[in-house]
Amino acid sequence: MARVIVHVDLDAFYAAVEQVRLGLPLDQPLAVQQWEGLIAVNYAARAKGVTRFMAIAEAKQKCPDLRLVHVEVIGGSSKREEGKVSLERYRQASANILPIFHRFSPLCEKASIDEAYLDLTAQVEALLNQSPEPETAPVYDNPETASASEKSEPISMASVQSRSDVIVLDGPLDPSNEYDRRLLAGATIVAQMREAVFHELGYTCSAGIAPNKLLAKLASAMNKPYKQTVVTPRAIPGLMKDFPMRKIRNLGGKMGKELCDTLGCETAGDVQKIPEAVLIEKLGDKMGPWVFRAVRGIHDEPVQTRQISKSMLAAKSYSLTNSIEDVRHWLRLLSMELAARIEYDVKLNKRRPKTFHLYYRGFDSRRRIQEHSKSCPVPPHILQLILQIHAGKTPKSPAKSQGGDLPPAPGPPQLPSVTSPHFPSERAASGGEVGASGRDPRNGEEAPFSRKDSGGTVPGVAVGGGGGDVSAGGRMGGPGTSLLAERGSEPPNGRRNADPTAELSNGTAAEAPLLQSNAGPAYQLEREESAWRSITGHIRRGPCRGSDADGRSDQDALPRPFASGQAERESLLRRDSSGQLKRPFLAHPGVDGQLEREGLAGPEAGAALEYHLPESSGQLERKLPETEWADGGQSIADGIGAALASGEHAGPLAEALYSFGLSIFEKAEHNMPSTRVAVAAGDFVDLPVKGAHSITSFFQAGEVRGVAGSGGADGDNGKGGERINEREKERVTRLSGGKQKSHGIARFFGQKGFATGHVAAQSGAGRAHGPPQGSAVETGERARGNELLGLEKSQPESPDVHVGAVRKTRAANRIVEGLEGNGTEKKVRDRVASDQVAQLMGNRSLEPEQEGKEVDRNLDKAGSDKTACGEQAEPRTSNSAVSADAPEMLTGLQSSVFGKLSANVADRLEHDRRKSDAGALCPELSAVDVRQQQRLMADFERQKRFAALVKKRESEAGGRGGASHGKKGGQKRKERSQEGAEGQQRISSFLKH
DNA sequence: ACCTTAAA
DNA sequence: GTTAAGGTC
Ligand SMILES: Nc1ncnc2c1ncn2[C@H]1C[C@H](O)[C@@H](COP(=O)(O)OP(=O)(O)OP(=O)(O)O)O1
Ligand SMILES: [Mn+2]
Repeated sequence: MARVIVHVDLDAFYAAVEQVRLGLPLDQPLAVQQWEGLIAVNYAARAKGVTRFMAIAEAKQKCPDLRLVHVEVIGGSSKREEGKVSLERYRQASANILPIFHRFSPLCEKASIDEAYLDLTAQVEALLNQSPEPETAPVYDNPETASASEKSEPISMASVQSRSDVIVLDGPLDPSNEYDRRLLAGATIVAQMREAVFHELGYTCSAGIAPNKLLAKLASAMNKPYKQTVVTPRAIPGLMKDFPMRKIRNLGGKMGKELCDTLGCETAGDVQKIPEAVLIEKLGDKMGPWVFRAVRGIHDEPVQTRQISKSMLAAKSYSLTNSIEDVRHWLRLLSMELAARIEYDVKLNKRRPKTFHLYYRGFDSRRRIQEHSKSCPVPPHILQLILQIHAGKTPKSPAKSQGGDLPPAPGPPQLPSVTSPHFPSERAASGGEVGASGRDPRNGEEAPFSRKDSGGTVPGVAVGGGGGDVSAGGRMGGPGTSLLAERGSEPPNGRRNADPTAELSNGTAAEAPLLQSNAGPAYQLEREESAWRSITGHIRRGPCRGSDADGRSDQDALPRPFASGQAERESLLRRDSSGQLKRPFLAHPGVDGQLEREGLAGPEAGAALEYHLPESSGQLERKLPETEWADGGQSIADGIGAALASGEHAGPLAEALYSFGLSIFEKAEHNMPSTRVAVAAGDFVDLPVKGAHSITSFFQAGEVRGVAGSGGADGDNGKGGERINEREKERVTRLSGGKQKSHGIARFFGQKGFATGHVAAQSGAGRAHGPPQGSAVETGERARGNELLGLEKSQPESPDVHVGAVRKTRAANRIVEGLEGNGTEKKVRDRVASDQVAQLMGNRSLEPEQEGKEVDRNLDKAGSDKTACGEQAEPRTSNSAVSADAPEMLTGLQSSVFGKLSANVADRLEHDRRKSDAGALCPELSAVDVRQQQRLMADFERQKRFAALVKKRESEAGGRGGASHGKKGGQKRKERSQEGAEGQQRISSFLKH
């Protein structure tokens, strides 16, 4: 059954958000600025020639009345050196749009901050099956909010085609044709939906309506702004023929370049001329078939149901520094932001992250840019904080809600002191100076997260010696928030500030029994604990008191979060009288284990908790506060100052995050120069809610597998279920803004079999659809290449070695990557950095990397501009043993020809194709003619020979720079001109087949 | 757990 | 500045 798929993309999204927020007319040229660059330009400004990434000056010159709006900056200053950008405003705006889409189809996948895919197949079907066939599509007004001005008039199916904002490729649609009728119905629904978005929120959007995601996406970009484009099956061949291959999703990067370079294809039509067998041979048995089909407009990827993100990250890049104070400053700000976002998410989505990540960009021992990430399970003391927040024990933000009995709505994250450089008034409103209260002065007279009046130390957080360790216990405080103190049954905390080393040994000793325990309700929990201990154990290794190896004394010691984490662990490991392990941080040992088991985060779990869990009923039955905000009533900037003023939102969560990040960074990097840090949270799982089931399974991840007729109870992975559960209803209620009777989703949920399928497991599962990515094959082959060439074997980095010491293969990769980057700007920057870094790193001369033959390749190669791009095929080793013949096993995507055959994948792709049965209604999408393939193959052979001849001539004529290198030249590859050589290499190896 | 690619 | 997802060890 051919589907009706829609891709919706907001027009000039950030610009539109600002336009609405500031109440500016649509014809006012406006651009959104992030530091020195423009990241969104509205259509009025585009008409004047202003483009994204254009320099401010140039934009102003082209369009003098251009209104520039800078994105929010948090951190108490609008200066780049002190503040960081926050995209929260656009996240919130995006979150306001999704519910509208959702009204039109619950099969709604958020694809980016301003894009979504919808599967309208079922809606269309339902519409067309009514008798008599209705003349209009459902309006799906928001039943609660739709005021007269917001109400949309029903659009009749008969009239859509004549609208100026509806474009039908190879139209008009023919109502006597089955699939055309579907498209017509789909187009009508979409027209209605776009109007709803505009009426309710003031944003315009464009859409593509097509049989699959690939084509829908392609179509949505064809006519903008505020237009929609319908792809009829008959238009597909013509559409793809001249369509730039690299604009197909997933082919915009290295893969596409490789395809382009290797096979000389510019358009999808070019690629169509290549037989599938050749594509498979060249690209592997995953990518080959995928590309083969994609260039024909064939694409089976299902629309997923994800509407909320699966991870959150806060990042800051800054100019080179090796001052730990600088890093602390950023880490602190980032932690505050992330904590605020997590807290918001806990309240709104009732889920929690299981993993924290720290990212940073530094340099390796050879001064090459080097990015690192470290992650760890969310530590128990943070889990505890989250559970407390979830249980409503943390004081809420200043109560604005007059909602009577209802608890206050979760507001958007209160970020640390927001300013907007271009709107001083806002800045004042945000209470910029308040930001200073929590500010980490670089001169160190005040510790991060500290307060002068801080009376005590929050157990479990930031304990250490000396001046840097004053933690924010007092200020976290607010009545009832001192987490552990609040719990009367809490073990005595006499040991909490004990000597870290002693704790370490204690902890280690006590660990053994726990590690031996096995299955049981608490098994998962123990695994988490155990993982956490191993992390902290490793963190704790090394100097931590007195004067350490770096000569740092206790005086300037940084907070030692993990030391206190150790204290926590110590208490965790206590046993009760019966010798059972005691876990004070969870009321019920089984609860968390149940949470972890998919689908079981239900009533049982909730009931088992000793603290009061939020009831699911009615909790969220209210409009999102952001809707007001979008009306201009409440902006994130308003009320921001409260965060730092009250200390509330810089709270324990932020502090714990900060401590985590800092300690890892510190341990890993000492005073290594860096240019970027980021903190992130991921692996979200449900928090227990009475009477509710998983939210993550429905809205965070996964495709809905059994869309039609899957009413059966095939809960093989335990997620979701065959019935809509309480949490789901709640979510739907919230998304739809309150009542939802016969409208929208509720109606379809009422239909048997629809949208009730279970959700596929995501974690650890292979990518079920879409193309594989090249990296792994590449990496694997490189490893193999190393082995074959007798190079040093790749070693996993031991966790606490200096992170600069990386595996040779990785390090070698970076060389190329650093140069490939985003273009010349980055290259130059790298090179500059390299000089400065040399200074910061002591200016010692570089050790020869291997056999004394290396030079600093950042410098070495920066000159050879163009060649740097697409350097995938260049072997990443300086080892002279690498001959010109060997490299295939080291060469990027091309190396995937060595990849193992995977019958599995082939089978699955075939299965998908059959299952989709696209040909039934769209012959254009049916399987490919075998005869034609044979003809193509023959043609291709001829072309190959011809191309070989041409190339031979060319190389004999002397390709520039590479003239002397023959295939067996035995020359050192790194010394050749890559461009000429690369081309040769690729083509010749290609032609061998 | 860490690294890579791709996208808006 | 973010997010998703794949792969290897
Ligand atoms: N490279 C980038 N850096 C930072 N933000 C970006 C970047 N690309 C896009 N964005 C943000 C700003 C955009 O408003 C938003 C949506 O992107 P996108 O849909 O590509 O453009 P757009 O919505 O501004 O215009 P269009 O009307 O062409 O869709 O994402
Ligand atoms: Mn857009």
